[in-house]
Amino acid sequence: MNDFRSLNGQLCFAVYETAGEFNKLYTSVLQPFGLTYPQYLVLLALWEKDGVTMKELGAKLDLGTGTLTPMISRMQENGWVRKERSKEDERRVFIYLEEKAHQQQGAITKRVAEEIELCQINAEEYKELMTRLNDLHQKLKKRTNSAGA
Amino acid sequence: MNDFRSLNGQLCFAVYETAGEFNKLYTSVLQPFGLTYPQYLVLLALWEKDGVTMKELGAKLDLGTGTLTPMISRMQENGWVRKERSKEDERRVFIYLEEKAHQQQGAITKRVAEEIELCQINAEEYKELMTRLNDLHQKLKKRTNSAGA
DNA sequence: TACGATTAAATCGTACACGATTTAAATAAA
DNA sequence: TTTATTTAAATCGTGTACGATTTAATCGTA
Repeated sequence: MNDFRSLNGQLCFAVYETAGEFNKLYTSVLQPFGLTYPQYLVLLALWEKDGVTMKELGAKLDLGTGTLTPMISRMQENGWVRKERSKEDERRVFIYLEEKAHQQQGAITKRVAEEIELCQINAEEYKELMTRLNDLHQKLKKRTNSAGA
Repeated sequence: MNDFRSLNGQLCFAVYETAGEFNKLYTSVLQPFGLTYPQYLVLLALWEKDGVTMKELGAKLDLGTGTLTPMISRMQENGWVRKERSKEDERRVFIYLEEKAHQQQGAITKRVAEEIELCQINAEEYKELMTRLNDLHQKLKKRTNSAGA
């Protein structure tokens, strides 16, 4: 029991620190492109599916408008994306990638991959960790949702 | 190779999201105590070893003074900790737990444990995930350090 | 048609988080 | 001893992140 409580502290700390470490690593790689880590995650999402609403994007990244709205505005100012209010439903705003985002996709992806490869994580390790992370993520999310109801 | 790059995106995303999920879960539990998640991590560190300098605390939590100074100030205002400038070396500031932090340790720890137990994570899963997270954390950190030199 | 409820974004206030700079104290060197 | 260097915190500017509120548009129903 006490053992279990001690583990709690260690796990939340491990996740917290690893997230911070990822943040620093990606920040150093992305800085030359004039991108932050969360902004890069937005690009990842849009490269996969372009032209989505704020709501969809927020759902994908698990971010509210309080975070997303100012972030997308900055990305628009920097020429990465474009906002377009829907004609059919003027409440909705679609986000589209700008040319710059398409042109630099290769270079950005390449630099990130190079940097990650320096860490010498093999694919097996990768997949195993991700499976367990997603598993934990699901359990945490399920609890959060049912508690909020 | 492309497989590998795709994994990169997925892993950094999984870590990002899991950290966010932890944040939300802990926030909901800690709110009634008037604590934030990072503030709780500070208490965890101080419950383990009280009376440390800002520098030591920053090293333990991997946080700079730009984050720590205002955070500790808030915790002082809320009666969790006390700052004391060292007599021997006036550059250093020691942080001590206040009575409130000692008194509420049990209640806080109990509530957190209760909430985590709802997630139904067994001890094996826990340890396995943590081992892998720490492993990744080390690799990321090593790279960051050597690159910074 | 009108009007209350719902929905999508934007806005606001608070709290991290980081790198860069500044301030002040201690230490080392000249 | 005076000065240069180093060190510990604090401060500053920018950018997330979140919950709560606000604004504006759409929808449902009488």
